[in-house]
Amino acid sequence: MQSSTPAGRAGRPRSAAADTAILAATRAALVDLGWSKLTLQDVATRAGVAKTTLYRRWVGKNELVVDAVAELFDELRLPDRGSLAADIEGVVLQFAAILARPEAKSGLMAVVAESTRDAALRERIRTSIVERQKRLVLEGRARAQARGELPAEPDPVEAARTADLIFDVVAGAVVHRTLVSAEAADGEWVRSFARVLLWGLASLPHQPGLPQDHE
Amino acid sequence: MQSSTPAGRAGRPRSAAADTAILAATRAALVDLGWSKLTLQDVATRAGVAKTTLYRRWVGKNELVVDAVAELFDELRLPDRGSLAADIEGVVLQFAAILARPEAKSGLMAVVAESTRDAALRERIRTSIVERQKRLVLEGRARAQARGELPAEPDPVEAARTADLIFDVVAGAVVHRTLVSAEAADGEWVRSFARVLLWGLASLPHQPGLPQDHE
Amino acid sequence: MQSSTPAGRAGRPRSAAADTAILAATRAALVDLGWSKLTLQDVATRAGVAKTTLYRRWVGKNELVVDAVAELFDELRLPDRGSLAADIEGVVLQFAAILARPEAKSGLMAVVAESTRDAALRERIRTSIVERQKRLVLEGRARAQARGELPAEPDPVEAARTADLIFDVVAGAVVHRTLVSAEAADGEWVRSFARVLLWGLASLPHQPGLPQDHE
Amino acid sequence: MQSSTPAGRAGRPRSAAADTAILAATRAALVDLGWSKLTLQDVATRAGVAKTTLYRRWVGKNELVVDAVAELFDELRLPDRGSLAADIEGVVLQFAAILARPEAKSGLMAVVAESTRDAALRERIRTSIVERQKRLVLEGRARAQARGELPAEPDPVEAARTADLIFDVVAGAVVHRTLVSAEAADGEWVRSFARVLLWGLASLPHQPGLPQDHE
DNA sequence: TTTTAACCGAGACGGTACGTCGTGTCTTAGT
DNA sequence: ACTAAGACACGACGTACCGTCTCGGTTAAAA
Repeated sequence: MQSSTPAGRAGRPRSAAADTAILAATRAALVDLGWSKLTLQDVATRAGVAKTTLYRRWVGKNELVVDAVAELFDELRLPDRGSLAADIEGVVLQFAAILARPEAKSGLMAVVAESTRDAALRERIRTSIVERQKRLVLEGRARAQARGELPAEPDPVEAARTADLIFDVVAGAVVHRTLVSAEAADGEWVRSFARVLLWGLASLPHQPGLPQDHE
Repeated sequence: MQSSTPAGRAGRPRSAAADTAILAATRAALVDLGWSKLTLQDVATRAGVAKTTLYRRWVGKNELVVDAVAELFDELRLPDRGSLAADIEGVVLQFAAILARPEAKSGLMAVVAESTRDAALRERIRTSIVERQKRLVLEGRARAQARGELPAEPDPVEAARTADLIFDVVAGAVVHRTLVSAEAADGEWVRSFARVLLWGLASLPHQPGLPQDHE
Repeated sequence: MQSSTPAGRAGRPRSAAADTAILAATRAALVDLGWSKLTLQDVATRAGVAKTTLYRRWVGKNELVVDAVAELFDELRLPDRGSLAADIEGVVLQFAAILARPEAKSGLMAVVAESTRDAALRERIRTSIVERQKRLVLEGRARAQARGELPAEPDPVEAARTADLIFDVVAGAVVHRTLVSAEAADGEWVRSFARVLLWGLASLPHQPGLPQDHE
Repeated sequence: MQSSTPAGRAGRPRSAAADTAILAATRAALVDLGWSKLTLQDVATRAGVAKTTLYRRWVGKNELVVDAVAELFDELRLPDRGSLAADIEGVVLQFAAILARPEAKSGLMAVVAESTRDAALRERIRTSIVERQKRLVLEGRARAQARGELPAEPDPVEAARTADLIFDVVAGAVVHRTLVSAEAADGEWVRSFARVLLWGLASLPHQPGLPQDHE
């Protein structure tokens, strides 16, 4: 999380249970109140902890919420569904399911907004949330290349750039659909999105009622 | 905006100049302070206006910032650059340029985050910002269809759904690149993005050093 | 009151009815809200008049309330009850009855408090309220001297000083009883007070159950 | 004052020095600004304290000023000057000296005016200010009875009633002279007042130029 | 065992912004 | 020239939250 019994080890150690309780309380408060009405005193009370304990472990509301929201993305997995298209649809649906939860909705964009003026927060978001998600893109591409669905990348620099692009397209689309357009990224939407991602715009209008074998 | 001399015309009319000054002051404050440090008193002072005048015209900080940021998107145009690919690159670059400005960065995601718990704010964002942008997608598609680059849409419902999808992909990618990944959506990125959008993932690694004639 | 069609007489004349309505509305507002909650907008609304009209005729809340309260003391009279003792009791009872009304209670001490830092207001209170009351003291003394109950005053300076003293003792006792001690200045209290005033402290404990022929 | 570490003693204790500083700052603000211009923020700043600290200890401006003014009356004493007349003159002069101070002038009548619509405030004034003063009346009478200047009171109910009356006459006269008539209660006035109080109106005009041996 | 040092709860503290309200001025249109 | 209506600049209100601090009291590793 953030500490780890720094150097001197005398004295009473920090309660490990408190961390868990605090992060859970933060998510609960996000659900009930949303980002802007959430207060650290309220989180502390919900967690059965003093406000001081919160400040001893996190520098502020932003950092706390990043950690609380980051845990939501721990459950993201990339099970092998047999094809690149199916893998994409699977992971996008998972991502959409997480973003549909109010604690993610409320918290995620708020800390991103804050991070535009706070480099440390930006870095924390990158390591706690973004990188964790980006690994799935790399993993999915490797799997597709192993299957022969995608050609190998000769240039590693270009490969990284491409992975970043794909990540922004995938994550951005789901986030925008869910938060800005404020509509559900359901199965139908995900299938259409995966088609565009794989084959481009031209592929779109051709098979509106195409029979689907998954979901 | 929000008012317009409701019905009765008695009393001193609202100053039209104040609206302009307030929205400009809001953007200036966003640049200097960012969303979370922005105070309505500061905005009022910058605009040479009393705080009460702000509250008479906007219900709160969120609504004010939506209007202030929405004006930034007024300059979005879709000049005809001859091909769908060039049109996409052009408009995406414009969108990226706006999002690169600190007043947009600070304000946009913050109000989106707030809107997850406020239906009225969500609606305001939709009409003031989202719909304004979405029109460009419809316009670009119509132009591409006229050129023969895209087939006609037989089903209007499906056509709307598709436009929504494209909009979320385009806007989402730029927003995510700019705000979450926190990197510039520059010419190179935009070209790569447009290629994926048009022809899909498979098109990506084939022409890494393809000569480019625009930007 | 304060104006009177100054010199130029062109244009629409001021409504005389408005003055009456405003002062009555002020007293009503004093009863309902008290001094500190009273607002000029509320008074204007009660009087069916615009706030501007109020400011055109009075400089502020203090002056308005002085005038509104002053009218309450117009009803003070000094009917000849045959003896100095009876006259005193009669006028004190009248004064107590006025001070018992909530519009006087709320307003009077408030403007006095304000007047400690505002010479113009002090002067307005003196002419509108204090002098009006003090005349009764002079009148009562003259009558008592005519009856032979009090000796004539040889020195006019000393006579004025004495009248002021008596006035402060009488008015002060009733005001303090009513507002500070917050108890009613009823018949029994007034009789005891009159006895002290006429014959001094020593007269007090002797006839507690003395038969009374008036009130 | 008002608190006293209620029951549980957890948490940081309230600063005792703050109370003193706040009351002194309140009196200073009364001197500089008067009641109506006095703001709690200004008092807080003068006391080097946050506005919240004020609200934690007093419910409002009225209560704060009552406590600040009440302390002024702590210095009232009743030194034995040998005769009832001298005792009265002495204590009245002290009372007048306090009322002559601008912090008392500004604050006292204002809170009395407010108290006409606030029973809790009335009670606070009674216990903090009125009762403290009334004790001097009882003490002075007991001393005069011991000297044989006044007869003993057989009926305790009547004795209390009489003390109240004397108190209202004395305090009321000084208050009215100082605040309403807005003139100084100086030595000459006090001597005349004491004569009336002791021997009644009839005693007044007889010795206009009587030689005085005190003041 | 006894230190002993860091932990913990509670809650007061100095600050700052909030959104509301009242004041006194002004700018309209209407009488 | 007056009026009613209401917008305006200003500034105080009382509340809420922030992040810090100061207490009394606990807890576990080090001495």
